[in-house]
Amino acid sequence: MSSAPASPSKKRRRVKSDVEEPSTTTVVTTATATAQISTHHHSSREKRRRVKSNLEEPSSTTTAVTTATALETPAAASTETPTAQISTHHHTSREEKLQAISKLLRHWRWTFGDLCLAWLQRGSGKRQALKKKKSRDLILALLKDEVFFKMFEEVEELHGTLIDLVIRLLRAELDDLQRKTVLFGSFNKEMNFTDLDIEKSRDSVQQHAPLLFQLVEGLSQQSRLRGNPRNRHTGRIILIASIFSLGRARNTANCFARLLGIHLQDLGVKRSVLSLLHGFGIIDGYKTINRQRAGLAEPSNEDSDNGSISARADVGDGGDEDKEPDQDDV
DNA sequence: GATGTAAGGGCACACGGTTC
DNA sequence: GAACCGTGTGCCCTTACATC
Repeated sequence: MSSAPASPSKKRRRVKSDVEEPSTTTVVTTATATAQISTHHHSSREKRRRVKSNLEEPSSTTTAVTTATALETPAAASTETPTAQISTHHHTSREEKLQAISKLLRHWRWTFGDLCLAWLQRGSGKRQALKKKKSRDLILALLKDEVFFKMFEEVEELHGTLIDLVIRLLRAELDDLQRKTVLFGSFNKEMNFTDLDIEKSRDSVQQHAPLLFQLVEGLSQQSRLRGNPRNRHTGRIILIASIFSLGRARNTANCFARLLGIHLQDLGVKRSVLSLLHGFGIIDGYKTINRQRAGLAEPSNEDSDNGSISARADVGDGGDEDKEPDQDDV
């Protein structure tokens, strides 16, 4: 095997040494593999299929041979192709590399999307992890580009897909919040609304639902910032998280809503107001609150007999849920 | 998917305060 | 004092949810 042409791996190493940037190396390798295709006038789909099949077998010697042959095809050899330009110039600037790649794409009648697709497909098959990494790098790089970012605003087809993604992430966060915090879980009759620590609850939302937190903070940011905002409405995120949670799981994520409802009724808020707030999804229904209060009246006597247990207002991690109520948490 | 439970909705009735 | 209005409560049925 020593007389065989340079193996693909050696060839890749050599190309890499010629072109310093890894991404450009990939382009050159891809470009080399596709040079032969452009000479055979296949359809675009066929081209990509063949490119993919070539790229998926980087270790086969045939690939190396055909690649080398491709560079010697009449079409490629007739004029100096952009491929040759890249591989023969040892020290090219970034701009020159981009121009050479641009020439290549025009030469093959490829779009930038075709190039990206071929680049991503190099990681398919046995190398899904690589493909994921490439996809992530590509998306992150594109999102940093202002023009591309603006495209997200303009292309309506993208909005629904992005919203679906955000909803999935937010629902997962709400699920996390429900499982790992007391305040956003099922109602705990040992808790009292007046003992809630708003700041601590807010931190808890930030910890377990960072995307929701970021979303609410971003959307509710003052339209005209003048120095430090005077009123930060720290409880806003708690109420919004509670509304979402109650909508998701009214039986098992109703703690805050019910505490608030009971508290408002204790303050003398009338049925019509409670019903109105219930209509907005802020608190439980009037009847539910009444039932709960009736239920609370009986056990509260038992509690007083057993020694008063202070209300739990900690909304910390789920690990705290098993511990005995601690007054320090209030 | 079946099942038990809790919550919600609709309705009716009683009670108290206000208005005419 | 009658009529009206708002509130509180109870009953029954349906629906939604959690659990197995």
